[in-house]
Amino acid sequence: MKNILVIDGNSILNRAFYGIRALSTKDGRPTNAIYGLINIVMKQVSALSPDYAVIAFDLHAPTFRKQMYEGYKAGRHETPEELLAQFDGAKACMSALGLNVMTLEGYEADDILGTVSAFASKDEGTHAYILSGDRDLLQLIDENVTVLLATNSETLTVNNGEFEEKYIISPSQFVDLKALMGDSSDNIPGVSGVGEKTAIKLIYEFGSLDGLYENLDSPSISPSLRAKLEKDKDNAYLSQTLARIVRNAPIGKGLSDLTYNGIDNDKLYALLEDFELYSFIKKFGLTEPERTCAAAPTVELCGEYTECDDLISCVTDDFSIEISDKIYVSANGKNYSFCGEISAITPLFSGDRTVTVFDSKKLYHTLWDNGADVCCKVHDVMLSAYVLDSSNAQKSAAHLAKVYFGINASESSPSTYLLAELDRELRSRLADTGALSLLDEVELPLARVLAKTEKNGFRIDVDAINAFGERLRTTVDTTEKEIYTLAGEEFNISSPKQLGEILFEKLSLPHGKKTKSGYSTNAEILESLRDEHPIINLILEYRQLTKLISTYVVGLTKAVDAQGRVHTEFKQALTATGRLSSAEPNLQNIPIRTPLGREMRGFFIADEGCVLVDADYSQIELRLLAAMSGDENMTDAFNSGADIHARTAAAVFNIPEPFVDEDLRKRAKAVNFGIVYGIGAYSLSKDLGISNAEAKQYIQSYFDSYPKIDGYLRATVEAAERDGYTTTLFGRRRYIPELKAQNGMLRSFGKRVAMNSPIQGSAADIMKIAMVRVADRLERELPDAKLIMQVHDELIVECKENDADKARVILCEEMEGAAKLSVSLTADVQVGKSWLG
DNA sequence: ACGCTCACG
DNA sequence: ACGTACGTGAGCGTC
Repeated sequence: MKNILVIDGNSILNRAFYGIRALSTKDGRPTNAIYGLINIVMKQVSALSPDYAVIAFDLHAPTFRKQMYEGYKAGRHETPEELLAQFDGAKACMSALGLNVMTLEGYEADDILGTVSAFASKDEGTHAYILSGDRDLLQLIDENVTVLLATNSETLTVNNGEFEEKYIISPSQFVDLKALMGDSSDNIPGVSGVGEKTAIKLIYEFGSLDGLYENLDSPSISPSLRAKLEKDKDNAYLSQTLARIVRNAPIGKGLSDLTYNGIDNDKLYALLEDFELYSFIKKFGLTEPERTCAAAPTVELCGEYTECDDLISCVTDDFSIEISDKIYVSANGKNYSFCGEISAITPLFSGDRTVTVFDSKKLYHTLWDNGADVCCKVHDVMLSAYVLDSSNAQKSAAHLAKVYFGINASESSPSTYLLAELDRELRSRLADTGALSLLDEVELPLARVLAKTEKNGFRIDVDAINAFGERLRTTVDTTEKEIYTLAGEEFNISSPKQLGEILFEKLSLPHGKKTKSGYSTNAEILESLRDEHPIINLILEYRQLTKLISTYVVGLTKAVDAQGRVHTEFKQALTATGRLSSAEPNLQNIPIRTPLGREMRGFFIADEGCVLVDADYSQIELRLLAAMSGDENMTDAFNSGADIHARTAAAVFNIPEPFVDEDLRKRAKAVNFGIVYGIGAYSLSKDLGISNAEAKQYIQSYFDSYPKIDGYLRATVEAAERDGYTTTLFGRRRYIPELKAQNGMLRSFGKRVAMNSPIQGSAADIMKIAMVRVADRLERELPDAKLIMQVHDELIVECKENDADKARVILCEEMEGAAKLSVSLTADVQVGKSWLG
């Protein structure tokens, strides 16, 4: 028996559209219906393994007569813009999934379904499965035709037996039933005064519409019913015609033309990438399409690709290279694809030439892993684009080509030949913005430093972490039991939903604001409930312990290599401000703020005979604020070595500094932070637990104490509103489109970002400068010492115990000397066997 | 995939 | 009237 799957495209797409929450691509194209359609269709394809597969669509979606979704109001419905926009994409995806997409002028999708399923009705060896959400399709059911009826929650399989069980009559009588009862949603009039119950009874008794009208004088029909039937006889027969699905539409195809073709990897990959439905790529096991020149016909610059055995003799001058599955080289105006081993081309990276790449850090790793080194000059298009505009983060070369050249370079074609062009263009723009030296003297050499830092890794004491983990687990177990006892039942404490129900419904604790999906149960809310119920403390403890176990104990031990070291990956072109980010594992968020969490740092250790030298900038962001605003008061405070938070407290609260207590200092510190983040009275008041008016007072007082800061912040925001971007001291740009938003909240966000970005970004620039200089000096003066970590304002070097003092000096000098400003920079250095000290 | 929560600077 | 501190990444639950 062969299977044929016949799908009602409009019906299923509709259900998907209303059943799946709004999804869209980054550029705002809706995709939820496409997503749902693929899910529903592929579920059936896997279940049935069809030999033939068809999906039919109405040609005129906006006006289609039949309404597929129960929620629609008949006659008033218009297909929403967001759904209309998904039809073409849906059809393309269906085709790429291997289904035959069919439409027919003058006919509805139903008629195509009827016609195609008729192939099965006439052929004993074939069974058709019709997938639709529309009950009208049930009339097509027979021994060889089953309807898979998609409802809101499940897909019902309806065949002959089940239909008769439910409706008493047979599927073929369904049309006659409709002829009598009509269907308002389809504008089928029927016989007025006859509903479902009466209609079923009549069709059951007389077998058909014809049979009924031939026996109108039957005693079982009451006089009043007889009158109604006589009056609307024409309507009944018209309704019968309207309700009957065509089974011989001129589709011009036979069964053999409708073979299920299976998934077209390349087509589907491209579509899913375009619609950003990445989960399917994994689900269907798709692979990135082969990179062939033929795939990039839209790019003029594309030359002939030649296999090249002796690349070295081809490449005489500057070149660009892309190393992925294959190796692509562009040089001397020609493009080559190279099939040999990487080791064969490592000699290319030497001499006077410049090699242009996308992601140079990857190049360093690749060559080092092959026992070679990069000895020539390197240009990196990824870094150039990022320095020019930090929103170019995580973008592909093809994407940049589109942005800067308007070229539609296929994502799946080699872009080597474009790298050199992009490099020229981006460097020229960077020269205009004054950020070329940030690229050449900081980011490019930093890529090498980061590659080395990643390779070095950080040694961890796995046994000690595991012992720590065991300790935590024991505590969690008892905590968990106590929570269950206090709650009076077992539940998933890690589920905010379940926890919220226990706390705020079962235990009736006062709840704060609600989130979209329920009660807010974050630490801040729970803290405020500490005294309300003993369960609260236990839950806070549970949260802390499970966080430590899953993220740090489990997460870190999973990432450790055979030498007992973990190697983070630094993302150099990711953050909006210019900072690095650390991932897999993230070593920039190892606990420190609580005593228990802080113990984790004790497991980050130095190698035998070595120590860790840890240096961190003191208040670098506030110092930058002082320097950039030119405020003399704050500058003097820093340059005279004052305790800035105490000094701020004295000024803001108008008290002599010696009388500032811890509480006032804490408040002043919060104000200092607030200023750096782009101050808002509301947030400050919330942070300090004071009134909005008081917070305003604090801020005013602050601006009075440091008179140039207000003006600086205002000027920064104004410039950003005018130019569309902010700039760091070294020329790094962050564009802030939010400043032009209609939405006031978004605009306020834009303003805070405009105030914060130059400060955070300049601090990031300075740290990067320091890293390059520290790495440089270590290489010359302490070749055994290793830079192993950066945490935004902190650097960690691992070196021989005897070298600790030299390392201390190098770190201190290079960090403090990384920028010459009106405000001095200071770095505090500590030496120890572990990150704890 | 997304929201919530929480770890860091 | 409304509701935000700036910048990140990971794990978990939920859909």
